Amino acid sequence: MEKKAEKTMQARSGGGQMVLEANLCFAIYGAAHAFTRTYKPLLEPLGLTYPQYLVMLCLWEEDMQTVKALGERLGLDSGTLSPLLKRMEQSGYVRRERSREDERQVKIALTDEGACLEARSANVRAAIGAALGCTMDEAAALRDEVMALKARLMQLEG
Amino acid sequence: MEKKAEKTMQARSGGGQMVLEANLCFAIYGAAHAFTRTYKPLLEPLGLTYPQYLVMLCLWEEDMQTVKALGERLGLDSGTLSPLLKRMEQSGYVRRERSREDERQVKIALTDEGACLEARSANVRAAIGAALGCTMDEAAALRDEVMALKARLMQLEG
DNA sequence: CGCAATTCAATTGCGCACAATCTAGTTACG
DNA sequence: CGTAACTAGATTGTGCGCAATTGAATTGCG
Repeated sequence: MEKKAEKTMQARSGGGQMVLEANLCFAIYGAAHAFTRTYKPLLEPLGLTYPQYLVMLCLWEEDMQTVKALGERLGLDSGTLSPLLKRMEQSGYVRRERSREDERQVKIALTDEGACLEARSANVRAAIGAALGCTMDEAAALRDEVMALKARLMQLEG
Repeated sequence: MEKKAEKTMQARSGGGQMVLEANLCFAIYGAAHAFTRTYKPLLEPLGLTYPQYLVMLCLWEEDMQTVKALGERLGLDSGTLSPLLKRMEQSGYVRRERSREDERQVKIALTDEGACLEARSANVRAAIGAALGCTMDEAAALRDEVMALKARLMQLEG
């Protein structure tokens, strides 16, 4: 039952635990949470959560998208988006209207208030840029590496 | 009302949308989800979710840790860990026993079944290693970059 | 045309993640 | 000693994230 005396010593050599921190996944998992914690106080005055802000970025870029289009862009399914969009409708930032050509799809449209929010969100991008603590080129390089990793992971799913 | 004709064209130049994909945060957010989706089918036969697997990694490295110690290591608070550990107790992988020296703390201990799981999880690490699609050195380098980014983000929180 | 297969969105159920609050136990200070 | 400050963990409430199911609309095929 004294199975871990030497194992723990080895694991801790170098000033910290190894097993967990050795994992790239744990690093990304932690960085993702750190990002949302950084965004939270910036988005709170706008009445948005981070996933809701992602939806707004999509809509500011191109208004009137279907739920499916948003889901494909963001990597989210209707189980996530339906209630999220309903909350955004409650907040008054989007409208949800069933498409005339195809009654199955629901188009998400910005309200005037939602469109105005784009200007008010300028400081968010600035603050995040500053929080990154690196140049835009460095951030872009890291982003490309992470995106390539994600592509490799998704390649062997469905 | 035709406010986005040229904007959309510009945004799409280069073969894809820009606003969203330009963000490092969105890349990490997506990669984190891709990781958990990769882990899911590997951990399902073991009866673990990814956060539960992280707890097991902690405990395999050092048994009998307090909830607080696990939380600091994993970056999770008691609001997340309490119900998670209760589910792991239901699964039969850990026991929760109040400390004798300090009745406030609860020590989490592996059951025999939980300890045995370590051997059965060998294929998980192998499969993830293969799914990464890069060498261990490359993965370690990316991990260090992501950890450094996380450290910079956390630096200007509390 | 008529029925099966497909597609889109919504719903249900479960498991994180976290803020806020609560309880119990411990420590510190007068 | 006794009370105030602090700490550990649990609980409550909100919001994702996703699998599975449902229901309505559309498409495709005989």
